Amino acid sequence: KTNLSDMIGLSVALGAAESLPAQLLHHRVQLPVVHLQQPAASLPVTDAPSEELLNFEVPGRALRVPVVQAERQVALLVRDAEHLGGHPVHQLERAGMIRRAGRRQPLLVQLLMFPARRQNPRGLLLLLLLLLVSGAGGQRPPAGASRHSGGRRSLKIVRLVVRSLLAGESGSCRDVLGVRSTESPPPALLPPPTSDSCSLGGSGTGVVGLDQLLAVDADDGFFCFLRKSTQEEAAAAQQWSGTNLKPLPRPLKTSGSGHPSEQPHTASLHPAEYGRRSGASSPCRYCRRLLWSLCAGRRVLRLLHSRVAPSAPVKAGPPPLRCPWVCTAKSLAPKSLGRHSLSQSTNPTAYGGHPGPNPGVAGRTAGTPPSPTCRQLDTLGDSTDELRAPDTCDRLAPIVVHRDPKPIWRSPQTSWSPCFLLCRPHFLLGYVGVVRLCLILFVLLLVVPRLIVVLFFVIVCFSTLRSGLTVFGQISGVRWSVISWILKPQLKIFKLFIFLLGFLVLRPSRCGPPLGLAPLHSLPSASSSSGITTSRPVQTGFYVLFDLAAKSRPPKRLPHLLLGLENPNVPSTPSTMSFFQHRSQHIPWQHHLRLTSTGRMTQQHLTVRHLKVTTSFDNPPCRRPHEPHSRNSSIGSHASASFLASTSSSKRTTLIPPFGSKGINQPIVSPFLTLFLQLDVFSNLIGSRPSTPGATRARASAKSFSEAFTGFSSVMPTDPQFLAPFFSTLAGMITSCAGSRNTVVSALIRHTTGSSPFCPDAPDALRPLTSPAGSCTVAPHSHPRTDASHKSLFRKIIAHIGRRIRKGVCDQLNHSFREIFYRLLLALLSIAQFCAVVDDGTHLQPHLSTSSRTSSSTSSRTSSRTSSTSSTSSTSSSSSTSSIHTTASHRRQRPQLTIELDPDRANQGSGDSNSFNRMATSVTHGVAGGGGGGGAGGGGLMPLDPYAMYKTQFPTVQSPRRIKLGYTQADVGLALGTLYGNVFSQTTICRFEALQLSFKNMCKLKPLLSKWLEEADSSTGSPTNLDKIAAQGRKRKKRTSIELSTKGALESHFSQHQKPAAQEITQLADTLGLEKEVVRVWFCNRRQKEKRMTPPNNLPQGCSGKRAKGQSSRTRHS
DNA sequence: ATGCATGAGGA
DNA sequence: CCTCATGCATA
Repeated sequence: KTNLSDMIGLSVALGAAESLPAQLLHHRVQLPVVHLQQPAASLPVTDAPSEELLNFEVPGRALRVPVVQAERQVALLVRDAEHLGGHPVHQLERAGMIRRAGRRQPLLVQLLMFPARRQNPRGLLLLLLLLLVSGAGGQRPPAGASRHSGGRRSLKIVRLVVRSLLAGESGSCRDVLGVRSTESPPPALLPPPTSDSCSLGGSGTGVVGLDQLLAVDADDGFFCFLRKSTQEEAAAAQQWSGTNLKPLPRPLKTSGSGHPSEQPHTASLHPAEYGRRSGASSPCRYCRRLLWSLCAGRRVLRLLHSRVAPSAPVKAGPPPLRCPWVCTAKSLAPKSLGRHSLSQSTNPTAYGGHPGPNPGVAGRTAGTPPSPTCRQLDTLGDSTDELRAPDTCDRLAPIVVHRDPKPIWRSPQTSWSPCFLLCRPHFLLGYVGVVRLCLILFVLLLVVPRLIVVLFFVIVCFSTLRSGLTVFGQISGVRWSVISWILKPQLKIFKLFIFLLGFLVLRPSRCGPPLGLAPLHSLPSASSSSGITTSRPVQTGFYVLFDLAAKSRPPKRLPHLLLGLENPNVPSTPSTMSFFQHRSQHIPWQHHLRLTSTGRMTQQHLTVRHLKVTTSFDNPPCRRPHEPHSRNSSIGSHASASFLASTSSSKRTTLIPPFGSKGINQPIVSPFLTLFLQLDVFSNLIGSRPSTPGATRARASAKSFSEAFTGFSSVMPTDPQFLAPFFSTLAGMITSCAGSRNTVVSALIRHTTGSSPFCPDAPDALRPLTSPAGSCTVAPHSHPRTDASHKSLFRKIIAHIGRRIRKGVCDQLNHSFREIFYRLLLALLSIAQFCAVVDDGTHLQPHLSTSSRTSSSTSSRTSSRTSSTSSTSSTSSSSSTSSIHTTASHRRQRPQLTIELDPDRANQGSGDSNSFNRMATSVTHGVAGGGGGGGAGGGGLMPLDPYAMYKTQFPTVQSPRRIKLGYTQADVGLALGTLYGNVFSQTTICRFEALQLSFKNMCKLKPLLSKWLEEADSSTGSPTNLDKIAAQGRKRKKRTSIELSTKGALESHFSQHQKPAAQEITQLADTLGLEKEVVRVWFCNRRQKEKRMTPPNNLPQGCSGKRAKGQSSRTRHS
């Protein structure tokens, strides 16, 4: 199952060999199937290592290699690594074996890095393993291979070995490998122990190992690119394997005490044969450990040496290896060092395995002190042998120093994986290039935020073009040098052009109209300087800032509301711009969110402020009764200045620096605070806040109405003048909505924030505010509209608000000031707005009357809400004078608001008041498929057996198609936001695909997703939503991780009581040492999970069946 | 993909 | 205090 692209994703950390096995064993790589066999001949003999064959059964390929060979190769590798000394990588680099990524090196490095560390040969092994695995790609299995699949424990073995290797466990190789004679396959199945089975490339198609490996990505900046074996190489390999491995002489008679060192050597012996002769003894454990690397090792070596400089340390005569196995083999060619190297280097086709004419001097320099290398090996191994001659040892492996005439990476035969190149711009640009780009981007971002888009574009274009050409070159065989030669000038020009384009097109000063900022940008950029705004009638504003930072999904929830005075020049990020583009539309609050989040920001990045132009301060200075400093007509500019510098949310402001204005000498004051001070309504709160933590807590615990109300009123203006209209409106809302307190409050908020008279076209509506409707009284219940039936509800609402406020005060450690303030402001706004509304008498009235008229059924309520919303928005938009440019988009959006009736949802939801409520809200929120036609619903109940439904209703088509389209789950979630106004997280999409949502939820998501699918199918362009704006805001509670034992306890408890009482929870929390809330939430989640995962079978069958059928058919129809 | 968390809405 | 929908952070 391994293929190259998988491999490519796998990065090998050089130093951290320990981290590898996890990846190897669990994730991406399927390890090569290795099993040891003993040839039939030696079956009875348990310890005949010479006959052991290593079977590499890389998927699609079988390879058998004598163990001895492997050992030898590995030993060589290790030795060489040792020789390099120091950090292998640096050493190699110094030796010219690898190259660092440099800016001049478009394709970076091509050689491999050497993982062997001085003390850590494991790394080598692991890398080799990897290489071997990766070599499997795409090869057809030889015909005979399948037959030898006898030992399926292979994988297990590999794991075992790796594990034991890592554990440094002692023991012989056999133990490690778990080879037992009894476990070897029946003789009949064994390949003949002839030369064929020993050949490197089992099927003769080439050498297994690196030949398919393209690249290994190393974490520390070195990259190893290996290429496919060229034909000549393959041929050479073939030849080598044929000539050198073929005739393996039978083991000579040995004086045979069993230790290799004691064995006589014949000159004619091939090193590989050594093992046979020394059959009685077991090889050094160290050698054994590395046996898998045979092929790969060979290749690696070869590649290494092909790059090595003539003066490379290899030639310096490495110290002898102590391991008899290796050393003896060495000793076969003891003195021929110079000669060998010479001959080999001149003969590129010789792969170094062949000993050539062997001097035949056996085991020479006994008694020589072990070289460091040997010592090291010895520490690992169990060899008790005496040392070999040092110089012989290093010679032992005839290493082909084969210099490639040209860099490998330029070879036309090199095949780069396109995806590899495409996914890694730094491979194309080089690290330096990437860093430079980043720097530029950063700087530019600081200066001209808008340029981020351009920069991204540049990067993408650039790297894509380049990689595309590269790939093209690889495919077409054109050399990179040619391409780059062609490309060089153009690239520069191209780059320049792009940048110029970016500057020209998106130059800040020109930014206005296309981005929908026109009206605001007409303001002088220096508006922060005093006086200008006042002289200029228009858009300076009183903005209500909705800070969504702390909320992941503002729409449905109570938005964080901030009051600030915003400098129109400030908004320069795409998000804010997009907001402004729509700010004048009188669409529901949710809609704003949607627009803002369209494709620009991910859900968690909805943090950007949502600014709403509420009123202009121009001609008649705003004189809000509750604002004693009404003289402060310059409030707009004033506060805006401070807002710019506001650091209450710190980072964000840096992202959105005031454009044009230097913003240096502006006071660094929280805008909220500024406002706060200006509207000294809050002074009350400020004074009380720090001093009353205990009191607030106490108050919080009390839930009586009176307390709540005091809490409420403590932060509300006490002037009856304001309270009255507010309450009256509230009462109106209550009357019309007949919902619970939450509903009402939400509706209130929505109404306040969404389709409010605070729109540019409705400044008049606000003015009545100044003329107090003096006669109103404070008592909410005294209002005519508040009849007895609603009194309690009303009370609850007040309590609710009060509680929220108080909670804000209490949690002030977590919730910053602004949360409190926003709540206050919310209330204030409500007052103001509702004052206006009531006084105006025209705005809200229709809505109320309609609602009350039709308040009998939920469905009608829904529709009425919708219609009123749309009417509101349409009126406002038509009357709005300043938002001409937005009208078009407005119209475009509208349909999504009101249409998209989904029969499915209507049916399903009509029986469920809860879902209806949600539908109502969602309609208001502009969710597509909002089910506005709920009235049409036939009263179908929720299907009763979700799982019966799941399969039929939600075939898992989603994910494959999505994947085919190249979208990630997160992409989908985002796209949904773009298309339908509902952003979803990757989590949700994932759960949807896994059918892990509740049925209702599935029903809700399904139309959206399927619709998206269609859309995505038709349109090919992949969205590039690259805007990431750092989220910030209130901090989430740090996730508690519950220990396994604790979890077990909870689980057992859960099996008994799914719903433990509060006391039980407390108790449990105490015993387990957890917070009570944690336990509670755990149970909640557990129940939720239970519900998701276990289909409720206890429901009446007939019913469920019928329902299910009806539902499904309807759905299908839809 | 999933464990813990949040917040709206409900009882 | 619960359920439900949903998300962040992390496995």
